[in-house]
Amino acid sequence: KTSMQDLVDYMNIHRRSIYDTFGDKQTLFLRALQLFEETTGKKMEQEIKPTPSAKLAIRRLFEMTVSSNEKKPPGCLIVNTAVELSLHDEEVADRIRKSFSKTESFIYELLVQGQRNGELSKELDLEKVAQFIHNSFIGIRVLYKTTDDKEKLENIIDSTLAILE
Amino acid sequence: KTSMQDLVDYMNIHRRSIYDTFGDKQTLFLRALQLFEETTGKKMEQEIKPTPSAKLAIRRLFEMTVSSNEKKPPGCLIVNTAVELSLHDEEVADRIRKSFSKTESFIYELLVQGQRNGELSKELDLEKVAQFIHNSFIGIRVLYKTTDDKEKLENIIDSTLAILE
DNA sequence: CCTTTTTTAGAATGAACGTTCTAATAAGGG
DNA sequence: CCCTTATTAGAACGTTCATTCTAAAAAAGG
Repeated sequence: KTSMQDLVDYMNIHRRSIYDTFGDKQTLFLRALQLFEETTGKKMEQEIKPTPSAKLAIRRLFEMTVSSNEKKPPGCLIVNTAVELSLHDEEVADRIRKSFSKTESFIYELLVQGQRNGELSKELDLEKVAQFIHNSFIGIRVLYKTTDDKEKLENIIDSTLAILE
Repeated sequence: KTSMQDLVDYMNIHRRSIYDTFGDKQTLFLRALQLFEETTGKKMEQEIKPTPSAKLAIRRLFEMTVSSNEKKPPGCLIVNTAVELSLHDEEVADRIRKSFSKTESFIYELLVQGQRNGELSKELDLEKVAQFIHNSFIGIRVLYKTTDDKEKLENIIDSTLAILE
């Protein structure tokens, strides 16, 4: 629902420059999606990965995503795109699958670290746990768009992490 | 991404009849959303509610939603609408919040039944558990649109239900 | 069978949109 | 300072879309 005119108004740049730089709207969107992936990827590496506790790291991952920010609308471009476009555009669907896979792997690595340092039980099947946590992570990014009930969101995070006990 | 022409072609009915019946496209969409809610609501009452085991009932609820059907595209109109429209249309957002609330309550009732008949521990905070399961339920409806990995989906269902142990 | 209502037919309208075009202006590099 | 490249300006083009219109055909009901 963002028209080229919307972009021209918001970016303070001429329509022609956008076309010269990106070619067309679809390509511009793909580049925006890529930028979003890179930006959130860096945030995850820099702000989450160094966290010593796996549980705390995952909690921070969730909280970073559902933290209100006056400047930004609630929700996540990856999840939005998964829902809106993945059935209609195979190129986009492929990017989304890769992005989901990357996030699930990131969670998996956090869990491995936690298991190595004794925080997590050796009994846990980390691949399955990572899939499960990732699914909760997708859910909360949708739910966050419809509610600002912080207590509910915190509880969902708590309950999700409870699988690690 | 469904044009009026798409609807005319698919419904085998004249454009004018649609406008005479529904007024405009927005109203038609709201009626479709309502029909979807009613249909899934009935299915839940008839096919899920009578299940004697709470765990099995919840499992069936999930499986019903992620079961592949040649005729229908994967995904759920409620979740799609939550993502695509709830930030842009307050009337729709309100309907979605009510629908989410109804589903969460349905899960809660299943849990209460399970606790009553001794299947579930009295220690469980059912309100919180219902919120958590509902969030997983939202997540899996998104994930299902991007993957047909049945094993992964089954594992997520198993892991979600594990909170009841 | 006749009248009223419903449905169909397909064109017309007007707005929104993505994209391109002609010109003019500014920036940058040697 | 000159020449090439980038940027801006805003109109123009062609398409798609939701919606409406005139007119005809079909259905319904007493």
